[in-house]
Amino acid sequence: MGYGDICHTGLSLGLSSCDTSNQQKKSSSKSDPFFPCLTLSLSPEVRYQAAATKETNPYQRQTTSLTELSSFSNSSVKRERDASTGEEVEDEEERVLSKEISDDQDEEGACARKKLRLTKEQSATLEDSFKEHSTLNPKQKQALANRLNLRPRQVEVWFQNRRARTKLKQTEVDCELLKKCCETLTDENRRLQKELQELRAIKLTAPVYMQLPAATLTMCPSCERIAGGVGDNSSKSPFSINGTKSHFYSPFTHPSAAC
DNA sequence: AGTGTCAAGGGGAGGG
DNA sequence: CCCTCCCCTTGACACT
Repeated sequence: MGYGDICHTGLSLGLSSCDTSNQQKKSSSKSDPFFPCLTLSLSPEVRYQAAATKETNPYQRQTTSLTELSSFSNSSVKRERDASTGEEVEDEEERVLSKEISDDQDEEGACARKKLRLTKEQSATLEDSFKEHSTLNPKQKQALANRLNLRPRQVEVWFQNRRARTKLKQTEVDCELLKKCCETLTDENRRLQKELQELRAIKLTAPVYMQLPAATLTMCPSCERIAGGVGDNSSKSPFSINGTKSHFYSPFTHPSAAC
């Protein structure tokens, strides 16, 4: 695998002035709005590919079965209660009850905020729906809410949170790719530094070559693009080191070390 | 007690 | 102006 293969991840890394609306509104007390910040994102085509190849997406792997699904959203609740009682039906009823209590409180404007846990079936249905489309139009939302005995607002919130989780996962994946790319570049840099040292050593131990005109140093044996002064045959180059690919050429005519 | 997860609150941005 | 989205945050709960 070549350097280009590893590093062609489609990631784009850039500087911005943190002028996005949300960053500005929320971070005004935390950071200077003019302070530059790094933005990390996939290029559009890579995002499309990621969407098209769902098997490679950690989120999608997470949602390939009901079992995995439950572990995604409310497995901890189920695990605990299954272990203690083994009564899943009771568990479901209890959770539905808690939902209804929550609904009642909402309607009455009660201030106590009870934790609502969606049932396994509700989560599964929502996940299925999310797989089909990550956003809902009002009709779909209402239908889903009716089907799951939830309020449309709850369905909406679930989708919002779900999108946020997906985005977080994607960011983690992007981060890993960037780390790998960075490691590759570091290795490449190390290799080139080593090669440079070797060439400098050769230069010192073979002073006769230093007498050659500078033009003789502009040939790149690996790509054989250019020949100057002495000859075009790279195999005869005095700078070839045991057949290794040396890039002994002017950086001004060949700025890229990888040719 | 500390931590992670998740439903929900709140507020700004943008589109119709 | 309303609706929806995104982002950040909060609070409840489960787990270690």
